[in-house]
Amino acid sequence: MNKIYQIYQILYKKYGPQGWWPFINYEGTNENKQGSAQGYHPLDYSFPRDTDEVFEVCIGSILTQNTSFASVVKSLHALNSRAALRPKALKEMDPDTLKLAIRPSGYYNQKALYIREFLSFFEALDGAVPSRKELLAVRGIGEETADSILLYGYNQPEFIVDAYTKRILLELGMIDKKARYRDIKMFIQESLKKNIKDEKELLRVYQEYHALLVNHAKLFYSKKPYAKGCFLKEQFR
DNA sequence: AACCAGGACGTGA
DNA sequence: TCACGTCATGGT
Repeated sequence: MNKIYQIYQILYKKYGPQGWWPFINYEGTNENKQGSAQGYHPLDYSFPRDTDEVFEVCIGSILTQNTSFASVVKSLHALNSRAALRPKALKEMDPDTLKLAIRPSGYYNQKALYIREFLSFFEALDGAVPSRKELLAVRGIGEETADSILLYGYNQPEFIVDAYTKRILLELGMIDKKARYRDIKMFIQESLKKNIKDEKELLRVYQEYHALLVNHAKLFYSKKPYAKGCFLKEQFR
């Protein structure tokens, strides 16, 4: 068993199933979940349950760029209260109203543009699963956002590498500080593939692992100096 | 009152 | 490719 998989086991045992992605209209979703051991919809992998929920993951993924998810939830509720958390309705919303609704998430001018660009792309898909390459061609969708959409919106086995992931692995001495997104992603994916042969299981691990890393990072890697009290670091260095 | 948050993009070396 | 500035609100 390699280190990457060991860390997963430890985090899962510690925090339990996280049940990402959070959906604002799902009763089990705890919006105030913050570094807790409580998941959003733990062990329920039936998500997203319809096209609107796929869309919600996409919009949420764009809005959460360099922004806390608590702020994103406000924006999603603002859209939802206007019945605009659906492609058709959102497309009919005028730009200024959209900006106002997503204002809590910051960068509202950019993100409003990104969302409008994504809308056209999403409608053209007509229910099909987008390729990673296609997603990356959409303005405002970079590697992390693309992987977020694919992993949680379309149940595709694409591991998400975010700032927390880099920070934790760097602190544990497992990656170089100059490591690129691709490098880290492949390192993690290849490590997990060596231990997990079942594709369905691999997908769930990708989904849970990223959620676990975020949860863990919120507890030990938010404020500098990082890793104070981190039990992973005590065990792996 | 700085500092950070579940990044992406444009620009000039 | 790479380093850096810009985008912005809200919580601690």
